[in-house]
Amino acid sequence: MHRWLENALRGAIEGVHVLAGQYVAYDMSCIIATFPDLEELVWETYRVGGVLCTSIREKLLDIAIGVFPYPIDTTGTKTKSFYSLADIARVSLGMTVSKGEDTWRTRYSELANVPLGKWPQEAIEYAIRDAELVSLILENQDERALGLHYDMPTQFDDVRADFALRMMSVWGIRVNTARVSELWEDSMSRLHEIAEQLVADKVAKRTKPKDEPPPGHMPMPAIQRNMAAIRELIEQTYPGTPPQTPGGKTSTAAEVIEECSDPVLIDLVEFGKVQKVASTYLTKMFEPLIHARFDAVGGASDRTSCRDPNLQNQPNVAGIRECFIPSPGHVFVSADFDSQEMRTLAQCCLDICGKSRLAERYQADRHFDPHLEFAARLAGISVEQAARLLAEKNEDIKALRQQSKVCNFGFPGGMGVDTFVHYAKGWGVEITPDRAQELKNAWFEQWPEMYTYFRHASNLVDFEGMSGVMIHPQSRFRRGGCTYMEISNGYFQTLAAHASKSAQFEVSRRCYVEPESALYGSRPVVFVHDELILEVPEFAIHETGQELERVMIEKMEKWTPAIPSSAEAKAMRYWSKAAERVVDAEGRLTVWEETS
DNA sequence: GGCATTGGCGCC
DNA sequence: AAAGGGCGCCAATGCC
Repeated sequence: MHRWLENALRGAIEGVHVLAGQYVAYDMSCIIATFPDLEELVWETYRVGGVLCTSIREKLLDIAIGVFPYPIDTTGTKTKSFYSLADIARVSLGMTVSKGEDTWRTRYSELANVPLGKWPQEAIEYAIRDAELVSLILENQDERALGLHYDMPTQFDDVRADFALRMMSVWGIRVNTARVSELWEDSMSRLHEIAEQLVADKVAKRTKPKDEPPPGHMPMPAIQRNMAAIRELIEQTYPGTPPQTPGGKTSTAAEVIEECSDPVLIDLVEFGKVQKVASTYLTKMFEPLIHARFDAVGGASDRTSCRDPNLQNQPNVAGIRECFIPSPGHVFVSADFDSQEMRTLAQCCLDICGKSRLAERYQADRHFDPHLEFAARLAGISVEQAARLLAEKNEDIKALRQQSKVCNFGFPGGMGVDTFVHYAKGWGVEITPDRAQELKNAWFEQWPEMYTYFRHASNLVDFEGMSGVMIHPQSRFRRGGCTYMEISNGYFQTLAAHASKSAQFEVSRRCYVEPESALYGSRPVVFVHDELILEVPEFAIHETGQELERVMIEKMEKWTPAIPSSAEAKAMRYWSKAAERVVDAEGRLTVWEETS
């Protein structure tokens, strides 16, 4: 087995063949677990592009024609597919394949020490059929790709990311469970207090408990909200007519409720917030080592996703992130791309419009701050003056920079003025619709290329009727069935996704199998779109941080060749959004310590 | 009781 | 002409 695998890997590295499978990252991680001496060969096979994954290819094809994640099967029915081998066989080949637990799929460990000659016939047949299916699907995918004139150019990058993310998942991330317990108990006492009040106020009733509490801990109060009563209360106390949901019902969003200033409703909002944190996040954190699962092609934009639990949407407040800790003897070193989507937008504008002021500004200064530059325009002062005021912590320029930032985040996606007012509120920026219009006008003057950018997006949609096809100028990644806004967003979001994934793979590769690298021996533990967190031996913080920045920038600039990039490393003893970059007197990266 | 949808909210 | 997008997960609710 070992010899056969070694030859298979070497053959793929030499280009004699490629290795293909359904979710190959799983198989490859198992190979490494079983034969650690093959690890270098596995990484090298990925590096040279010797691996194909039917699941990823299927997603890319579905994205290209705009049906992801609900493909149309061979009978013409729109189905929800999870891109398992059985799903793909059913949807694309029209074959019925059982994937239940009654099959051998998950039972081969029973045969670990059984010689092949003594394997049950069904176990052998299942394995052979599995390989045959992969082969049939590959062929079918090639035919469909040919029909689209689309060779899935990002598939190797996606497959590499899939593997690196799988390795991250296997490694896991550690949790300070004592701290989780404290947070849980605090939350539960508060929830019980509010629950009692809500029941007395008749906006909720007691129900039977649903889930077992974590062992040795207080249970979650078992109540059910009376949404009809709550909507009625909102309608009575909201100043004016309360906003409605698309379904036509009165919105019960926290933002709406806060306008009511009714004590019962305020309790309800607090209950909701505490309950959300406890049930969504804390319940998953009683394990000392968590293996969240990442999906390399989680969305139609080629972004990743994460689940069980989702480490990509951990709350910034409430001390949740702070429960994640490195292995003993290690610290976290994290780095994120500076204004990643502004830079990918600049590259896209250059590619699509031919000219971009945003691009020119980045080309003039790698550390260009697009938010400050636009704030200076809004203030009617020079950028130098604005920078000086900001350094002096001038409140006016800080507020304008915040407004500017919201513009730069919202408007590139095609956001309208009314939505912008609402969106800005979420960023703590209160503005009138008139001011929003003023900002939007000024924003177009700031980045004049955006007129052309939006016209291009609009043309793509109009020519096709209701939906358009986005073909990325840098990657040739194709996404069909797009609305105007999906295209406006898609260009820069997708390019950022490509860049982050490439960086994530290369950083991981060096961590695992590149002894010459300062990253060697460190382990990636979290990936959050534009941010990478590693656990690093405490003595190696500075060198690791430096190389992490270098590799991220180098990989990013492969996707934004006309735009310089920037990434900054920080070191911390636990995951925290509050952490800052700290350097000692010699300019060496050191651990941030909280000073409260 | 199980399943799917809606509304809402956490993050980038 | 005008139009934020991308996720995962939870509670409530509607449907079978």
